[in-house]
Amino acid sequence: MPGSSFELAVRQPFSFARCLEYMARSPLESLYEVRGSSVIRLVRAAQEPEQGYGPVRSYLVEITCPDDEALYVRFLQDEPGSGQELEGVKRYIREWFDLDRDMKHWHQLSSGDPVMGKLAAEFYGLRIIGIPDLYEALCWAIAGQQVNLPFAYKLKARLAETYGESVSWEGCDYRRFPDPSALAEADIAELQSLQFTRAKSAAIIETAALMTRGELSRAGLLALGDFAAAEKALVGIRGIGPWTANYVRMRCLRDPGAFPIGDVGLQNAVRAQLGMDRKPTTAELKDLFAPWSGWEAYATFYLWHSLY
DNA sequence: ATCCAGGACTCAA
DNA sequence: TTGAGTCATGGA
Repeated sequence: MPGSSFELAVRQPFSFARCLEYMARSPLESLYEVRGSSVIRLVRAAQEPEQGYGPVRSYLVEITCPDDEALYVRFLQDEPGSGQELEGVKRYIREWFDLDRDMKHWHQLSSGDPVMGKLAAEFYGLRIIGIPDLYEALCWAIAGQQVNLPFAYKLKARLAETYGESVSWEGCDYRRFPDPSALAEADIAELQSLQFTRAKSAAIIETAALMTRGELSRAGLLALGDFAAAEKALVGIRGIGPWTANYVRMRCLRDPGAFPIGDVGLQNAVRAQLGMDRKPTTAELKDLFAPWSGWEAYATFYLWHSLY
């Protein structure tokens, strides 16, 4: 029965408009659709399918937030048949928008800062838009290694179209990123034909196999105790380097101190913000970020957003 | 053709 | 641990 809905309270400050502004940055996004002041997405009713609780359904939801006080979530087609599934959807959306983050310290740090103050004010209420699904986060990061963003979006869309489930609603298709089980036994040539390099293809298949075997999971990484340990585990996988690992820490594991320092987008944003005639060096980035210790991920995200 | 893009790997010091 | 050189691919 479509039309059922629920609300999710948000911590202040929160700006849904700022979040949508970030999410709408590319017309090539394939996993959700921003329509004016709402977003529509096919959401899996549980994380970690590799943990072995059988097939889990997905539900098409529309999210609005008229007053920035709470997210208003409506099921557009089916609705969850159990409280457990409903909780899965809720958990996903809380992670997606980082709803449980206490932003107080960030705003204390950034408000009077010579570099970040301006961005923090301009993007007031923007949260790091997360990628709650570990496999999606890994594949998105791997796809984005050393290629321009539009091409990365195309690669992701090809994975979703080729291997992911989809539903149709009001003439539009909505896709969900494939589960690792869909790619665990794929052939490298198969992905190369989608224009992934050999190395990226191998990494995507290898991580899928690890996850399908239960040897890699979001819960497992978080259970390692600290994010450095999670990063070490990720970097141990061929094709995953420090940038990808920190990207996943930032957008999937929800570590506010993650710092993808080698990121060229970050470097270009810093260059523009500081009016430099070249990209900053690693040492310069470390110095610049020193005042934002513990919130490097948020500083990075706000700098990314400044590029658009 | 040449350079850039939200890097990773290898190998040397 | 850090730095240069190499690889890889599409787009401008």
